[in-house]
Amino acid sequence: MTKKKIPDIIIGRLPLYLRALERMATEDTIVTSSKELGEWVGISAAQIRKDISQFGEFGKQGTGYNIEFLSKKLREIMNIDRVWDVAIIGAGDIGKGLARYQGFLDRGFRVRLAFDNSPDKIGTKIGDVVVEDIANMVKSINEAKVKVAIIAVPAENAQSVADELAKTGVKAILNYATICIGVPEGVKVQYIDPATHLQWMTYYL
Amino acid sequence: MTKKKIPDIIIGRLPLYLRALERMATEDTIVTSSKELGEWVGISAAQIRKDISQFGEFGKQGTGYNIEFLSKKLREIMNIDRVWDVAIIGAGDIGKGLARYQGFLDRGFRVRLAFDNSPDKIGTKIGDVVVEDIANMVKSINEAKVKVAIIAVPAENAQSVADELAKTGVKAILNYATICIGVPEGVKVQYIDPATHLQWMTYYL
DNA sequence: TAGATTGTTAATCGATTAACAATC
DNA sequence: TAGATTGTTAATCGATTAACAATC
Repeated sequence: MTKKKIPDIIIGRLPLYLRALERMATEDTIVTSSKELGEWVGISAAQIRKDISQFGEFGKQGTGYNIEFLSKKLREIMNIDRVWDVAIIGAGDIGKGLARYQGFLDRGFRVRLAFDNSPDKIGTKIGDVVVEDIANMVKSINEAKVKVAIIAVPAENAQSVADELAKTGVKAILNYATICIGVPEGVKVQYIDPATHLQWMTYYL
Repeated sequence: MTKKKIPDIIIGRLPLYLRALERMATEDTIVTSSKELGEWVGISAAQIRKDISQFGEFGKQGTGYNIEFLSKKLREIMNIDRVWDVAIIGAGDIGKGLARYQGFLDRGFRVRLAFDNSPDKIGTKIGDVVVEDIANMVKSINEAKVKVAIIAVPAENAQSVADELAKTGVKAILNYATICIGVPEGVKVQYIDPATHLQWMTYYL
């Protein structure tokens, strides 16, 4: 009864499919095909069919995929048919920007907690949350049962924050610090670093 | 005399290697090995040696890699042994945050231009630049010979901004809009979307 | 029915790993 | 010299593509 292990690389493409489908839905389109979806996300039709078919038979021969139905299925698969509370660690420019970011709400995430170590910031309000002392982080995160965290502290402090997070129920970390962090088995980490992304492209200039 | 075609996936790892090396350098380390570097970035030693050897023989058997020397070579390979001017399109929360971001300066990038279509924002100063009317974008970018742009406008407007950028010398675009954009052959695009990154992980929760 | 498009298989392609001679 | 680590080759592994029967 164990779920077949799906490659990470496929999981990583599902959010792109969903994002495109949600956009299609705003344009009064009812069905789409692997070909059309492929053009939207820049991936071959064959690969899209193969990816989707890992999880079930969600299409109809001759017709394609019902956008509403496939979106629903993808949300279920990705566990975003609910809202996840998020904790943001670090209330500098990046942390503040994320706390106010409007793009989370309708994509399954809500910023619930924010922490910083600076007395200047503790107690201030950013977005809908009040910045707490980072000394309370483990306690607050555990109480709120938060499972998703965003690290937005300087690189020097990222590993120690990650170590603290390991004492909580956080199992998914989005890391904006420009350093690779070590986490316990079973905790997922994703990295965002604009300078790294830019450097990836300057090679071709 | 044509440069051997290096796979994209290898190019994408070079910035990570450089980032780790720069951090090692701050710790008074002189040399490192593929094994140690691999532990820093979470990649196997064999792969690191293979990646680096695509570009030359930068290590010494029995000793490893000189950190200063390898960093210099990587910067040359990635074309960041100089500073690239960057234009930011969209001066909302994300654009503003990026314009003020301190992490670009010492990694090869400087924000030189910013644009928005809102009269409220045009003329205001963010970071070191004054926000210009987006109507002047093509002209200003061409005059400043900027080759790198960051799109930070709503998804609805991202494609039209990309189309305008196609009329300039911009060849590298970092896209924060939550939509896949079409660009002419020869233009590179990278995507950053925090919600997509988070969704990638909730599958495993 | 005729046309279209899925789900799936087999073939291809590319990336990673393991192993080791070369050599510092 | 003995120990260590590179650069590289061959073997393995995994991902993508092409093709097509099934079927709406």
